[in-house]
Amino acid sequence: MPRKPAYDRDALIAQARDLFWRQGWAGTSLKDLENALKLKPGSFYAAFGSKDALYALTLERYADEGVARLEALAQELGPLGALKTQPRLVVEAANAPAKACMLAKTYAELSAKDHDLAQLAAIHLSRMKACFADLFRQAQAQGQIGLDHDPERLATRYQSDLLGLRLSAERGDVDARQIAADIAADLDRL
Amino acid sequence: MPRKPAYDRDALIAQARDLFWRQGWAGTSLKDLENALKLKPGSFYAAFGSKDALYALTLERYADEGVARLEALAQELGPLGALKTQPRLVVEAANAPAKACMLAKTYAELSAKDHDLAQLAAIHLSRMKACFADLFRQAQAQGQIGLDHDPERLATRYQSDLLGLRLSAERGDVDARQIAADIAADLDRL
DNA sequence: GGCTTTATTGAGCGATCACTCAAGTATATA
DNA sequence: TATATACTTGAGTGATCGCTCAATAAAGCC
Repeated sequence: MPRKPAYDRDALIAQARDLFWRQGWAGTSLKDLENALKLKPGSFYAAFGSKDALYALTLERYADEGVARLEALAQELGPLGALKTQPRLVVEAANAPAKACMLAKTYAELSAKDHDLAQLAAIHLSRMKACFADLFRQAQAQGQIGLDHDPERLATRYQSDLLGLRLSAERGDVDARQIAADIAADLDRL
Repeated sequence: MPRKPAYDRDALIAQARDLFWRQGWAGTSLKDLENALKLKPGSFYAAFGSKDALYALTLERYADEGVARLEALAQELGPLGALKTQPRLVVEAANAPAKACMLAKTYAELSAKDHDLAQLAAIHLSRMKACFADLFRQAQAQGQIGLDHDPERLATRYQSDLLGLRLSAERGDVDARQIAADIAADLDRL
């Protein structure tokens, strides 16, 4: 009896993610979303409930894809290889909406007001950090990294470096590829 | 003949900087500013012209004080000592409105829309980077760092590390002091 | 085709945004 | 004390914010 929606929900979430990623939470109005997603207000709210609910979906999508990409990279290059390659890939990603990490941008924008979305971003950041720690642990188990290092600490530092790199990569007067190379080189000295 | 303002302009700029620093540009409304600065709209606009004009003043103030603090630290501890101490000081600053760098937050929030304030923040970030490069050059001249390093590249990486550190320091589940110690330790290996 | 169910539409809601301005008040000079 | 010159006040501006909802259109099942 029912009628199917005319839109591809997954594609809309991806489009919304790109908008939010580039422009931030406050910087993206419903008018922006309606124009980009080609949805009138009524359809928008029927589909997603609210701006914040859609934003949460895009955060989820962003984090999931990030983890999946890193794990695929580790399958191909091994744990240390993935960690060493990731910084360069992030900087060279040409068709990404932005260089900076969407989770970090969200947290930076909204944490001061204790917004729910800031907490959600923090959760996903922790997930990513745990993912890094796993890779460092695997690298240790495979003898690629000395056992005298704490994987959690390495992961914390690595994530911090990556956040700085990705923020720097947004700037025009910074050679982010140099930074990426230096971060990768640091991993060789472990 | 005239009448003196009842407020201390410098103090108001510092208060506004703290608000903007914590809450960001879009996150700080004029009502917020009026409440914090105890100024009615009329007085506010007579004093500062616009929200953006005041924001620009606070960026200037933030950057100037940052440079001054670092140069004072270099006087006391020497160039390399200042660079090694700065990360710890930033993390331990207890009464700062936020850990993250105000320039970086501003740039991240507003660069996607080509806002004038994003460009201004970028200019000040470059000033800071040049300041770091100077200190690395001095450290080289004093023999504290090998001559085989490019001071500009060291400064770029150092600033990136610092931005990542300061962003990470906002999070509850990250031990930023560990990161700060690791960054300082890296400088010893140059 | 008739009926039910859902999607789409877009005018418009109250709230808040940055900001203005005319009226009132206080102060330094004459 | 009188006057000129600011500063202070706060109601109110149009624009935009996220969002609602009644009306209309379209699709699946009988």
